[in-house]
Amino acid sequence: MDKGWGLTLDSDPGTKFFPNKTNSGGPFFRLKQQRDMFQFPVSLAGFREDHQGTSSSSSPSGQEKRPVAVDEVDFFSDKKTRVVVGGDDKTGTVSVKKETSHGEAAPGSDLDVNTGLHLLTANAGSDQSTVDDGVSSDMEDKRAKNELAQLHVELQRMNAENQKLRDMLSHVSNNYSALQMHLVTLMQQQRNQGTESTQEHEVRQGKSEEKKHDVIVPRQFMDLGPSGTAEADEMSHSSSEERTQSGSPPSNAEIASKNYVKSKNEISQFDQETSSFRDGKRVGREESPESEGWGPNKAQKLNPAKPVDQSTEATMRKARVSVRARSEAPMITDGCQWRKYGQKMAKGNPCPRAYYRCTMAVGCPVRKQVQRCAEDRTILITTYEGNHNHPLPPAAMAMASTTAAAASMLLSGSMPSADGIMNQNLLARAILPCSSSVATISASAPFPTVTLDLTHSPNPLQFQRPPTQFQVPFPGQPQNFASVAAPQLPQVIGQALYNQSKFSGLQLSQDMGSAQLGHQVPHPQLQQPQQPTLADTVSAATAAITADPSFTAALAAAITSIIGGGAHPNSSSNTSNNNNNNSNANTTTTSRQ
DNA sequence: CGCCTTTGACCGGCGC
DNA sequence: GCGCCGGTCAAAGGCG
Repeated sequence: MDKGWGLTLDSDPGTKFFPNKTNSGGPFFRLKQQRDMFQFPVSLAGFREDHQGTSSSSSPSGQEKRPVAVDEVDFFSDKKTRVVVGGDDKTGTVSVKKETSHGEAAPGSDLDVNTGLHLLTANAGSDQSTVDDGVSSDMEDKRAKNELAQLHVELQRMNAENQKLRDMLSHVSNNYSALQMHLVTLMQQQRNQGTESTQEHEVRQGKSEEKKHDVIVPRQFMDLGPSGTAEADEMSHSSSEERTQSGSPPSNAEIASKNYVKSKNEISQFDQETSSFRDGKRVGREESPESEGWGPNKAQKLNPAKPVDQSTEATMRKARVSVRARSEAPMITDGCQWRKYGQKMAKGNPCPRAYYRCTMAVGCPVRKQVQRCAEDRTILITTYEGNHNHPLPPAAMAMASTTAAAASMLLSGSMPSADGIMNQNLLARAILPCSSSVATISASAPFPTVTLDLTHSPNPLQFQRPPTQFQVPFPGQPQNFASVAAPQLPQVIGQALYNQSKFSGLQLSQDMGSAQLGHQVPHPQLQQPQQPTLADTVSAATAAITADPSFTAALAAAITSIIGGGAHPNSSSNTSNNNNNNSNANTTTTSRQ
């Protein structure tokens, strides 16, 4: 489909994808944005149905034709113009028309986008042939050819229009980035005003130190934790590397993004300096990774110098991100190297639970549990815990950033302040009213857990968990943590889910529109760094998918990457503070801390 | 030989 | 205090 986002879905389950190689034989998700494009193969185990409306009929998976879901996609944050996408199952044509904010069709804005499925000819021909029954096959052929020619013309016109939309989107995204940067500056100023003078001094000190770190420490992966700064920074770095290969020049958005990342770093450093919290997250800046994390747990307990860090680290460690994905493989490949260190029979599940730890670096605290769902054993539940303390390959970046972001989101609500409660509420409020039951925040488990459910379509009626578990703020989290991270992560997830919705060609909740119109606020601290450029998106998503034959897991990774791809259709006005609810996932929140 | 998986033992938290 | 349970450790064995 070539909506404004230029997302083309082809499917061919089981196709392998290798980086820097062209796999012409395999089906890819083809994401076109502006002038960039990346593609990756997927297996449509859990999403097949979702893509039917927009994916190619040439899919070998034998998808049945069905009416294309009519989506309403708000591409533009200013709400003055929106693009309504409709579908025709027979023609394979997606009609796109721009509307004004009053719902009136913009003059001369109607257009049709040919999906390239060329379904019209076959279907119409067959239908008519059954009716006419050999009256004039030549006539039918001519008619079909004429229609085909017309479709080609339409296709060209639509491509041109699509390009225009992309350009507009690019422009809007750039403006959005600039606004985000401005907002960050304002927020930082506001925050500085609210802190004590000593803290301000520390802030300045931290800024200079941060700059030093930027020079001294070249890589810091997975420090998304409360800030996501380092990751963004890293993504920026990696994107540069990728770009070097691709040879594409940095876009304006990318430059803005980098600038933003810089300011983001400053804010992050602010947090670090205003409290000693998060040392556990700054592993990349520590000389000895072994002193951090889990294995290092014991060593950490023996370290009396970081009482706050211990509790924080413990909390961080307990935060979990669970990914539910359909996969026949015993374990989804997420780009990291894992070593199995245990297996237990968990209560209530006949399937054993396997315990893995990351072996990409000595002392890496990241662990994951893999277990099949008791109800549906085709569903693989992978629960991640902890943050990597080492550089990650591109293949692992996406998934790692996903889990880190989700974990941070969880922890962002882990403080007793009013902000924390508000953030929890906002988080849930942002997600619950939306349609896709993809993300669940639950602490009914021993640890607060974010569940990314990639096993079913975002059906508005589907709720993974009853809302009765909703909302209990987690205690014991530093204020500044939430003040920065809390606004970010819900949006990250929300963005991810929102993009996933587009990704799957699924309907978008109308609540999204309301969120865009009023409640949603950009949270540049995280979002901005995550929109490094499309090249970054491409590299991360491609890498993740490269390493992940399971589509669902790859999708999760890609979603995260796409979040920052500079395309924020629902990123809109900077009208308020700390109201971040542009998510479209179902969220329930409980706590047992 | 190194790395990995397997698997029983062990530990700590929690509820009764 | 005891048992249950989740999680981890570490010895043993397998594999390349």
